[in-house]
Amino acid sequence: MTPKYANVSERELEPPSLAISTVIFALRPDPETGRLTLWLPLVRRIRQPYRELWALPGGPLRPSESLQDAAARNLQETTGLSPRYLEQLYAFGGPDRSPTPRVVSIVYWALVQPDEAALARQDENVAWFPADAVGTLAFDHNRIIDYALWRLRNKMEYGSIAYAFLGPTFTLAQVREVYEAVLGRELDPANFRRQLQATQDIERTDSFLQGGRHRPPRLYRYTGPELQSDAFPPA
Amino acid sequence: MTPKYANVSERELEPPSLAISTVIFALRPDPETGRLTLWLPLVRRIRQPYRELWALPGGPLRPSESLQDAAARNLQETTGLSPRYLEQLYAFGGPDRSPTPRVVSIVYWALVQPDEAALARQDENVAWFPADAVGTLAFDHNRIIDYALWRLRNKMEYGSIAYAFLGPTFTLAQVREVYEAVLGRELDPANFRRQLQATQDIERTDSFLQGGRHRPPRLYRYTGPELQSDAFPPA
DNA sequence: CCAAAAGTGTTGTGGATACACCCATGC
DNA sequence: GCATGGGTGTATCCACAACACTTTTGG
Repeated sequence: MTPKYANVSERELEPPSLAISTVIFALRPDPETGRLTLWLPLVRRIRQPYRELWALPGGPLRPSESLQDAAARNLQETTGLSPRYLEQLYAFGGPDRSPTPRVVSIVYWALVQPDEAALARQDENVAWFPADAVGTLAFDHNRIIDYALWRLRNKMEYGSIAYAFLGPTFTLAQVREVYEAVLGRELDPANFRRQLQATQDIERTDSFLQGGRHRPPRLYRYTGPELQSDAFPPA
Repeated sequence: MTPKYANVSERELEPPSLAISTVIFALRPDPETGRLTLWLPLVRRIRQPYRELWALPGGPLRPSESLQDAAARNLQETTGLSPRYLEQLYAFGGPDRSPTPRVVSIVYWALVQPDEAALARQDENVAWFPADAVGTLAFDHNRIIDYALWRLRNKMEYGSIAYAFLGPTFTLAQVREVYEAVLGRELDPANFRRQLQATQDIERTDSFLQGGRHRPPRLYRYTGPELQSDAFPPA
């Protein structure tokens, strides 16, 4: 299907092709330290260029599918999951991103909560990596992930995306763990609690989390604006 | 050159085409009130769809030209100006943005200082409009401009983009006027001055602006990081 | 009773706002 | 002198960090 080019001048006659890629973040405990860390799934390339290297999940845009829908489909196809949060990251289009035909990639980033089924999807060609140890990837994908991490941390300090990593109810300490894992530094529990309570984004429930070997913490529920972030920012 | 389609199903077989558009902002005094306001240049469409309507300047991406270069070229071709600031805004690609063949637009936004030559370029097919009164534009361009305005105001409250609207030297009051025009509200001169001086972005010169009918204000010079904002954010 | 985490109180500090006041120029 | 904007001083408020302290559970 894809034409092959004998040389550069032929290549330059073709219009650039368009692809959608997605950086998918999830939180999982580190198997060694047990601490919560950021992970992301990558797929192994099965054709040239960069064959055998790991890369971001992605593919072409289908007719009559929006950019966002294409990103959600990437996510579904590689992890089986639905995004809890999905937002456009950047369009990468330098003429030298890829050898042979030029590709412009519109990249999205997503937050998910993986379940066992999703993690089990690991196989020869799909695997989860700690976000700070992905090795050398195909194309400019290392750079893209760095940028996505930067955006994630940035949004974290403002918005309410943290809840996209959590279930329907959670303790304040769990929210704090999410922040600590993403930002990579510890936060004062007392002050953090007050900051959260100052926002109108959460609501206390009457339940408590049992089973710890200490005082059971109260559970909260997210009640702020929709996280799904469809369409685009002006919110 | 562009193929014509007899019906929708034919259209859907074609891959989406790619275009670059640019929202160009400049500050000019309002001809009525004399107050500084935001303006932007638009071009009249000379072919279908939306023929005769005003639209953002744009066009296809050329081979071996980066996305950013294409945006700078748009700007140059429609205004004759070079950007003082240029940044990617968003990629718009809904399947219904345009009747007939689908177009994915990667949109940039720019800040410039227009000179007489640039403003003179007004003709049948290029004209400057106040940013809050552009009328009904082609495609989804009204929405795009709203988003660009939102981003501009956002960046304004942080970064040092304000200087992109100003010449090599300026008074603190001029900087304040820029902020007031963009944000649409008045700022306390005393506090604003201190905020600016607290940053390391400006440096006092030994010159004063003469000719006012009051005490001559001191001139300052921008010395902060490069504004041009090449490549992309991680800064 | 003790350990450990949940949760509350208190204090100090830096930045931002509001606003009173003085300075230097043109007329 | 007086009007006008340039420029300085200062009191107040508020968000936030630091950290001591109390509470409630499991063992």
